[in-house]
Parts: sequence; structure tokens; C-alpha cells
Amino acid sequence: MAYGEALTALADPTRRSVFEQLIGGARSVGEIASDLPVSRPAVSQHLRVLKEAGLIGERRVGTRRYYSLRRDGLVELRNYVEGFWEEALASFKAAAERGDKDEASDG
Amino acid sequence: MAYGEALTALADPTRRSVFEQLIGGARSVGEIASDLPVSRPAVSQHLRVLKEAGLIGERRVGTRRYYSLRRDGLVELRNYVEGFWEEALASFKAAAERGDKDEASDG
DNA sequence: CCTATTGGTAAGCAGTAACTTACGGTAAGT
DNA sequence: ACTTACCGTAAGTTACTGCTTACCAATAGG
Repeated sequence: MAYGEALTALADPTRRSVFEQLIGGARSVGEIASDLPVSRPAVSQHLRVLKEAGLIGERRVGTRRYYSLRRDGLVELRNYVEGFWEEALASFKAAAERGDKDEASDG
Repeated sequence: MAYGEALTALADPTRRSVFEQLIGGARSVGEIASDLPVSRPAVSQHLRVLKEAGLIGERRVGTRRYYSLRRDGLVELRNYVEGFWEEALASFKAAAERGDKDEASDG
């Protein structure tokens, strides 16, 4: 059920940029913000959403906080996508074998 | 780049319900709405967003319109998820081999 | 200590998103 | 033709979201 929060978190373009910055590895808040056209507090807020969605984690060193992707969160999101992907494929196949033109899978 | 619209489309819970109803196959607007706690026009609006995101297609028969998932849209979304999944895995592995504790992949 | 660095939180604001009701438009049935 | 069923669109309202500025807490270093 947590994939809902994950999808919501990744819906916003800015927040998705934050997320994608972390694909390569951990980064501090300042580093992340320096690559974005919004203020640092805005980045903090985005990080909070991503964290509550389980997509990222935090590690403190000194006054800095390094954020990085959480494997569990990614797995959950991936499982959701793979899940309906498999189901949809099965539906497509079943419809095709019935000769249905219902499906707009070709459109 | 269209995965952005797809993620935005799937972010809303009601719209995600609409989407998930279509996994099993094509449905008419009325059928979809009857399983949801919102009005039919609201469903129409959600369908439009999903359609513009490339996730669903439409087929008209009589006065009814059957909506169903579009394979291409699903592929795009799946590719996005698989993409950062692979990259993230590589990053995790590299970090682990460096002995980094940067990554919060375990948290 | 005092200051600088780093970053989270609060308050406020503007934009947008989701919903409703009301209406229009098309196809099927009588 | 008239009615019914089905559905999209328009207009308006409410609520939320993302942003900014201002402020505060914690650590590091002189």
C-alpha cells in the first residue's frame, strides 16, 4: 500500500529531480539544492516527503545530512509496476485470443 | 519524458483506482464510476488525465466508451522504473564495495 | 564562548487540482 | 420525432501543494 505514497512523491517534477540526483549515490542537502532552481528549505520539504514515502534515508555526519535511496522503497515501487504489468499482459493476451478489439493496446 | 505525466496521473488515489480497474480489461465509464465514491463527471476527468498521459485508450461503441490500458504507456512507465532500479543497484553495489556507510539502503 | 556552517520548521501566499452541479451532444429505442 | 441512456465539457468552489522568507537548533572550529 505504500506505493501510493511513492507515486505521489515522484509525481512532482522538482521532487523527482531530487530523487534522481540520489540515484548515483548519497548527497547532502546543500549539494542537492545547488543543482535545483528552488530554495534549500524547499528541498528539505521535498526530502521529507520522499523520506515519509520510504524512498530515501538519512545519515548525519557533523552538521550535514546525507540522503540516499532506500532499497526497500524502490523494491516496493518496482513490485507494484511489475505487478500490474504482468496482469495487464495477461489481459492483453486473453483479449487477443478472444479476438477482442476492446483493448486499445495498439492505439 | 512522458513518464512524468504517467507518474502524475497515478499519484491521485481515485485516479489510480480508475487505472487499476482497467488492468483486468476494458470498461465503460459508467461501470468504472459505479465502483467509485465520486461522480461520473469526476471519472471522466480522471480518464482524460490518464489518456493524456498515454496510459489508456478509448474505443466507442454506441453511446458507450470503453477505456482500456495502452501497452505503450505501461512500457514507458516500466522502463523508467527499471532504469533507475538498475542504476540504483549499481550504486548500492559500488558503495558497498567501497565500504561506504553513506547509503541508507539498509535503513 | 562566539561565530560560521548546515539544515529543519513555521507561517503565509499563490497556484493548482479534485470535486460538485448544470448543461450539451450523440446514439439507440419506441 | 420524442425519449432515454451514456458521456464529455464548463463553471465554480474548496482544499491542498509547492514555494518563499524568517526563524531556530545543532555541530565544528577559532
